[in-house]
Amino acid sequence: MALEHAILVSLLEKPGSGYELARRFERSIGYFWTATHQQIYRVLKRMEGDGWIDVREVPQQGRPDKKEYSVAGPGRAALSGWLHEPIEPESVRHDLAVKIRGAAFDDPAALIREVERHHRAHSDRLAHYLAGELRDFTGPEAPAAPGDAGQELQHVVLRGGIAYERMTIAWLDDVLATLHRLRAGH
Amino acid sequence: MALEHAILVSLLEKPGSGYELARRFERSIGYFWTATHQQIYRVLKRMEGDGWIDVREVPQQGRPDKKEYSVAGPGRAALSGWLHEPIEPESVRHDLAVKIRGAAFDDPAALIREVERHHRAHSDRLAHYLAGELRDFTGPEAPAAPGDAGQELQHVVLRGGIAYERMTIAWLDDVLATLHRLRAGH
DNA sequence: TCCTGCTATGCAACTCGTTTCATATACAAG
DNA sequence: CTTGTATATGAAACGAGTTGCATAGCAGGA
Repeated sequence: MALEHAILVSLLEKPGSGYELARRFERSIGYFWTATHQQIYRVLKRMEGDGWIDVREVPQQGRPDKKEYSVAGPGRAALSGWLHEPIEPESVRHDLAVKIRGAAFDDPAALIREVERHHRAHSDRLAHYLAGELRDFTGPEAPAAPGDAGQELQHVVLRGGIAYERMTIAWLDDVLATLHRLRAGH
Repeated sequence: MALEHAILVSLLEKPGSGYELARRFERSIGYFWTATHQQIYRVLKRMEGDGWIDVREVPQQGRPDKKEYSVAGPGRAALSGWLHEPIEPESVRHDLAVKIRGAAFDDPAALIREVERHHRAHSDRLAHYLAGELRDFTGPEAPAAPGDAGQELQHVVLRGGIAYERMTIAWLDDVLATLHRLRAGH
């Protein structure tokens, strides 16, 4: 399980409540690791029980109070331990690839709309990444200190996301061309 | 759940036993959808109970007998139904990306070996894909009929795998350069 | 003969993750 | 003053996936 580690990283970058973490997992970190608020609250409970994180009740005005979590010593140690362990290169799950191979036994042309939908979704995500890169790293407002390890590492992860989306979009173009070719040659 | 659909596709491409499916999920299909033999046997049982697939006891010599499964009418209909349903663009889980961001709170240089390991794994997989492409699609032994939808679709999925590995390798080069730069600038 | 290894199938227990439902505060729009 | 939306937390049930264990046929080698 790496959700706890993803949460530790996020809390180290900035302490926050379960709710705030859930929002971060919809953006930023969430592009590389997904989680629902349910999972997050449950894991936060466990980590608190294990002494990995500290809680602080924060009264708020204009909205319900929250519990702000921050990483404690044992949590930092656990993260460090995990960082030094080797992990297996990820096992992928591409529904769409299964669908494409399955289309050989159905109507390939029926997939065109679906593939176009994915194409749009990935284009949107790419645009979102590029906007974030301009805002946080390469734009005029970006911090001018290039020596900050955290900045550099967040940027290289973001560049990975950008490369992934570009590759995927190019591949979906290839898929669409193939589907159209199959339809033309029926 | 798409495991049942991945199994249906694989059985349509070629009927086989649970054991054979498990092996296919270590190669071929497995590059786009992973599954252990446990899961496969369990799902096969359920699908058989639901009448999606037929079983045939196949006596073998020199090895234990096996049960060969093939897709039945209802299974084909279920697959077709799934193919026409829209699916959400996949949610990714990149342990390595989490590790890289986490390295900001530890020693970034300690990640170099890990990243190099992943680099090798992806290079191996790329070489494997390219060999498969040469064997099955672009080599002199490849079937000369380019009109076969199944062939075309398997090839475009494989091209996706190749593009993914190339992109990942290039990104890991970027990551390594970044880690070395951070170490140099201590 | 025993041990190793590959083929072949499966149960049981557990962990991880999703879905559904429930609760409460607060502000804004109608 | 009701409805909708955003913040904030959580229980309970279910489904998906992993890990460990068990069994058994058959082959080849020490």
